[in-house]
Amino acid sequence: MGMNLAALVEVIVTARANNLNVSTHESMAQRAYRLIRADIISGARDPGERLRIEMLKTVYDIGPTPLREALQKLSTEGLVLALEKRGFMVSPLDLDEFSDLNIARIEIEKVALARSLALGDNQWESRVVAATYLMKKEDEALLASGAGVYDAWESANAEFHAAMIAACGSKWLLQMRDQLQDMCERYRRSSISQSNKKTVNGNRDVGEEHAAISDAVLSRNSELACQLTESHYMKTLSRLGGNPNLVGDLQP
Amino acid sequence: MGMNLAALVEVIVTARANNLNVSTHESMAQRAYRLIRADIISGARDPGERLRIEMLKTVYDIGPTPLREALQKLSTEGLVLALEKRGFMVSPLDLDEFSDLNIARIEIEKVALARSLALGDNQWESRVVAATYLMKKEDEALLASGAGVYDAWESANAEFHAAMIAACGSKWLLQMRDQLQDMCERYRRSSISQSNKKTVNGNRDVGEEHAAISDAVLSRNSELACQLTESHYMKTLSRLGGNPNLVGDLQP
DNA sequence: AAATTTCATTTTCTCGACAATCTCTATTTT
DNA sequence: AAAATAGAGATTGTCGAGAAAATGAAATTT
Repeated sequence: MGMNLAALVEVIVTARANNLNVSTHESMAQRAYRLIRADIISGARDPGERLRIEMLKTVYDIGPTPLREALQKLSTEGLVLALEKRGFMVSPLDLDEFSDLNIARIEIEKVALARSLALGDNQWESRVVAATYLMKKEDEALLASGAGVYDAWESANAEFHAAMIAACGSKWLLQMRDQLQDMCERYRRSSISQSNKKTVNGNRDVGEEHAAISDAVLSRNSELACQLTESHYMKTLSRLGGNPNLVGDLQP
Repeated sequence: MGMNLAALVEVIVTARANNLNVSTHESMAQRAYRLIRADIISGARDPGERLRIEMLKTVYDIGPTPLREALQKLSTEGLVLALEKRGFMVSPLDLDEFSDLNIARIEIEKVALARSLALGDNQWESRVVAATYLMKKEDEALLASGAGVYDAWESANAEFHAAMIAACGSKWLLQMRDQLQDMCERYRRSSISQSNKKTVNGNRDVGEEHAAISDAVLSRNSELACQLTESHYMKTLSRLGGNPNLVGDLQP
């Protein structure tokens, strides 16, 4: 290998750091990408906001070159808009765009779900059971508190939906879904900051919805699982004022 | 508007240039992105090849900063791999990866096709008819010549498949599909340069396949159109030695 | 007065330079 | 002889500077 001891230790340290999603020697460009991305998705940066290099330089304490690299990556994803000779801006929010995104997100999720139900093994089932258990606890906590959404609920929710489709057999299908999910997330967050947190979930019993989805998934009822997942996501869309007609089932 | 005459002329010139997909004042970063991307997809750059900045600088006559921006964008797409403190390389080709990509590509294409058939109007139908007409001519020319694939055939083929799903109603669904398509294209091209051009299409009558797809689409037979499209793409996969078991229909 | 032009300021995009890190070969050690 | 080390050379990732272009406000023309 031609690898000395110091290098080996480095490999081990880095491997452990990667497990925690915190690279020890993260490049400035990576760092800029991660931070700006999080700020855009969380809503800390407003849609339509110009992203001037000088401003970003002082805020993140990162030079112009890595900042530009990060912004270019984000523009490929669609979170940032590159404006030929006019710099970058946070992509504006647009309800038609949201409907469009949701169509893609829901359709891809349904495909992945159907595949996952057809291909999933026992280990996958156990992940689903674990995620369902945690989700139930968090849904109950949410209902009991009557307050806004906790970080713990967010991550349980993310894992819940990720677990269902994990066995779909295509890394790329999951990646496409994740990308669209992140874009949608930004719309969801913006609606939370606008509206009163207590009314975020309206009259929905999200716990009920999650339980139904989990049951359908574990009983391998593909048709039902897809339908429930679709309406689950659709409720978010219509709450934000999107046009549900563009999405719904095509063969009634 | 505060816009002088020179600026107005500029706008008009730029608008016309955009129609031709050749921006007049394309930035170096954009240029680098476009050129390197084309070279990777066409196979002009080998999979696994290291992309050293100094080398790229001399080849494309572009400075290091725009080159790095382009490589970062390409790494987001998956065509390039970024190797923490070790620069960039062209993503290696891997048959399992190709199967994975194909699953995603075919599943998304089927979803888009079903939506397109359900939503398409007369104008869409006319686009399908036009694309089918051109495709037939090119397929016949291909069969008659017995030679390799022409650029004209390539673009007719691209438009043929694009037309079918154009009415799916989601820009994002189409974009996801395009991205996966480009990734798959690299695999297809690499197989052409390896094998004899005359045997590229094996015993397939691609013209027949295209005609059948077009018929199913125009008669709005969603089930059949999806099935034909799937097997159409699957034939490419199996010709390249991919594992077809990973893809096929899940409910036999 | 409204529209156009001018011009100073701001901002983007690109380049060359440099420190930190990696790579590869030759040498030393076990 | 095989493995570890050391060091020269090459490469990456980052910064600051500067040319080119956009922006916005004041001056000019219609």
